[in-house]
Amino acid sequence: LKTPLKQASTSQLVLTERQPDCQPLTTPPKPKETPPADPWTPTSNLKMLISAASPEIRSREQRRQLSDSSSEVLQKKHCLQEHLLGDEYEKSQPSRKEKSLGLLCHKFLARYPDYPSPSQKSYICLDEVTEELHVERRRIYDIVNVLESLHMVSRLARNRYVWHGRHNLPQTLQALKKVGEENKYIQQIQMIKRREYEHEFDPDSERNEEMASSFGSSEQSEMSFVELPGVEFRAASVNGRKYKSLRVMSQKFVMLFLVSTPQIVSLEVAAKILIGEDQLEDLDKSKFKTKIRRLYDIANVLSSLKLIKKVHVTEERGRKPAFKWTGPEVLPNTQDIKLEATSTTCSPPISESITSKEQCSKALFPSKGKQNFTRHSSLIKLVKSIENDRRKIQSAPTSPVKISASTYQSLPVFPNTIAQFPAITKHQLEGQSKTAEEMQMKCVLSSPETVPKPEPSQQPALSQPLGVCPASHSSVSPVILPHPQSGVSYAIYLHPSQAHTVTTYSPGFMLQPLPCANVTGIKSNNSKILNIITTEEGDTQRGQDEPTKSLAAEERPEMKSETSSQRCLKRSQALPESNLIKRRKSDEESLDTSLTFFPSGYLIPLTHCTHGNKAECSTKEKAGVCSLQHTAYSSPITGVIPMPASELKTVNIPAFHITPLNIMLSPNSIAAAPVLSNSCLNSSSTSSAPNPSSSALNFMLQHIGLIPAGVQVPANPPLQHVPVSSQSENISHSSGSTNVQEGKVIEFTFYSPINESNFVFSLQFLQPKEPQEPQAVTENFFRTPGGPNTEPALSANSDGTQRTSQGTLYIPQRKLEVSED
DNA sequence: TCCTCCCGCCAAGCA
DNA sequence: TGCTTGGCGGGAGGA
Repeated sequence: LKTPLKQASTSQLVLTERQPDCQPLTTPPKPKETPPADPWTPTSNLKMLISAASPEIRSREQRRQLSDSSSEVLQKKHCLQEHLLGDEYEKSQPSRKEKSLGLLCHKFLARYPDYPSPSQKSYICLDEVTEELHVERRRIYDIVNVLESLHMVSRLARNRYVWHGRHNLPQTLQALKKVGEENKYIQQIQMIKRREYEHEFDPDSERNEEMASSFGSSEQSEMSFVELPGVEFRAASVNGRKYKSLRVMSQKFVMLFLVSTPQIVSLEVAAKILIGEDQLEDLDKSKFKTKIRRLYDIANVLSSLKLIKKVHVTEERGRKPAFKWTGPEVLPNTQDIKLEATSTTCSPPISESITSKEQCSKALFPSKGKQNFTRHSSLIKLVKSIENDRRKIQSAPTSPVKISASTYQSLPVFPNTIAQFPAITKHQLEGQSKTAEEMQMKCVLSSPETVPKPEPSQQPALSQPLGVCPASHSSVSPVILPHPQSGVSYAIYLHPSQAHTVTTYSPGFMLQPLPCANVTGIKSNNSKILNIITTEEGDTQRGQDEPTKSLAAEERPEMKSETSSQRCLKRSQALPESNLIKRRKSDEESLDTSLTFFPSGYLIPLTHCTHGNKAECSTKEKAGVCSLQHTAYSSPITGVIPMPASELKTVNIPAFHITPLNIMLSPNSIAAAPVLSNSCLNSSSTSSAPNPSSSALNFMLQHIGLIPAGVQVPANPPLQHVPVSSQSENISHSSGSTNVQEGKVIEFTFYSPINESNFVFSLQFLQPKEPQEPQAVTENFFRTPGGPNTEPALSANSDGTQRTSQGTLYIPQRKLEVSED
């Protein structure tokens, strides 16, 4: 039954149509003594927004409201109810969507600037807001509480808040991430998933104690609100309720996103974690439901803030609501760890801190991980090896080779590839039979800027997005501008059917490096668990947010910055899904034809191994992945890697661009992970390499700008130390394998004049069939001596990642579908 | 049928 | 004591 309040709110249109006998009805008056009415229609919503934005209109409205007597209004209401039939009256009510918290939050946010000037503090008076937005006070509290959790507002006094906007957001997110890591939410998530799974097969499983102990560490966090220095927290209720508040829940919810990889959190898991450990055993259904309700409330606000986005994750047990983090990537604070990179900082606010190797490896190989995970002996060796390497690298002098300024000057601007994108993706999706050269031609044709301009007079457009920039005079002279904001490079593993990658220029929108190799993987002694939630979508779908309906919200700078990439990705997503599915089917028929599922990408941080054992790495490597040596402190990968999926499975590209160019990977395509990149290769470094398709290689190299268009790097016969400039940069390669199909690495060494150090760029070709048998993989790497029901001796890392004996994280395919709403 | 989440009761706590 | 704040869960709209 509707409340009187709801009955009072009626569409103006309906009023005029249905009440010929009543007084002329214009805008229904809203006297002060009556409760505020809900918005009626989208038109009135818009009107309200305008009203909120314009004090003049607002005051006019208020004057008009005051002039109307309350008796008149009551009469009209009565009249309305008399004249409207029940159904019609129902229809006249605003739909739930029009009253949603998300929409309300949009309106609320539209009132205040994202980045208010520090000199002009915006104050929020709840009374004003409730009146102007025609909403119950209660709803505003919901919004304000979530905003408070992000320190976007803070309570000043009764009824009064201060608007901080997004100024504090970077620090807040960073703090939340840190706390989230400390609370070991990753482990909790893994545990919950595992528990779910085990319950499915063994309801009497005795994992409960383990579970409880796992949650024990988060007990304290249950009672804390993460505060920022300088942002005073004055909750109305200082104790008790404060800790149950939506604020804390909201923070924890955000933490879950920030610590997990991919950054998708299902409501169910979030609710369980938020309920806390002590409730898990007798998980009250009503409590669970309540939590879910609150999460929806929080999620609505976070969605309005464009921090998360709703998705659905399809598992074996059905479709589950989940949310994906679409906010800024948060890098761990690195105050404690200094990078020796000579990089300069050029980063968006959120990325000011640089990912540290230590943190990266700490996350990869936590020294005090949960007891629930047992490290396999091979991993222990690996950890030691890595640590040794790190020591060596940190003490090793670097000897960068200088590059002439002219090389700089001839750096062409990385093309805006938006125009190329449809052609590329379409091509890749539809015509796998077509060659890479053809695709390249398309790119070149559609984007003339891709052709390097050799004029020495051309100035480096450093302020512009620069990709990997070929030098002018040399046939192959890739010079990579450093992007020093992070210390990681990426391994991007393309699934055979997922090579429809795209790129776009989108300032400010970046695929940020993950702070550590957080690959969501699920340790299991049963391969079936591999089908449990995971998502490879991750960052690749960022920017797909549906355009906000709020005009005011559209004006937010961050959203502007996303638009091009959004468009880009939308186009990619607009491609017939059936194509994907068809290909997937052919790829994975052997797995399970009853389900449509997308494989996870392969998120493989490449650990550094020494020169000496690199070949060893190659030969030893079993999963078609080899750990590599890297020198770079790199940035998010950028550029396009539109290779034929059948040929290239893995690309490991340390990227050093200042450019905000993104690698925009279509859904399901890849995952990215940072590389522990410490070593400093000399320019003669080589690595085993297969004999890949030169077309694919050249296309890729050209497309990402490593070599100028038209220049071909010979790949058959095997690449030979291709000089990359007149200086000592080169692309080095050695053929070490006779088996082209085996996953091997082509490694290129570049000198970055800005970083004054060498970088390695490597391509890795994976065995096509290898990752397609999750069961086999699981058995292979995680078989336990004690049989299927025992704890695997080789376990996941704390973050759920799994490792092969070669230090390569390997994430088996999982059945998965992540769909956007 | 289940997901989503609006709605408002009512208690805690503050002024 | 009245008001503010916000936890909470019923139940309805929507998919």
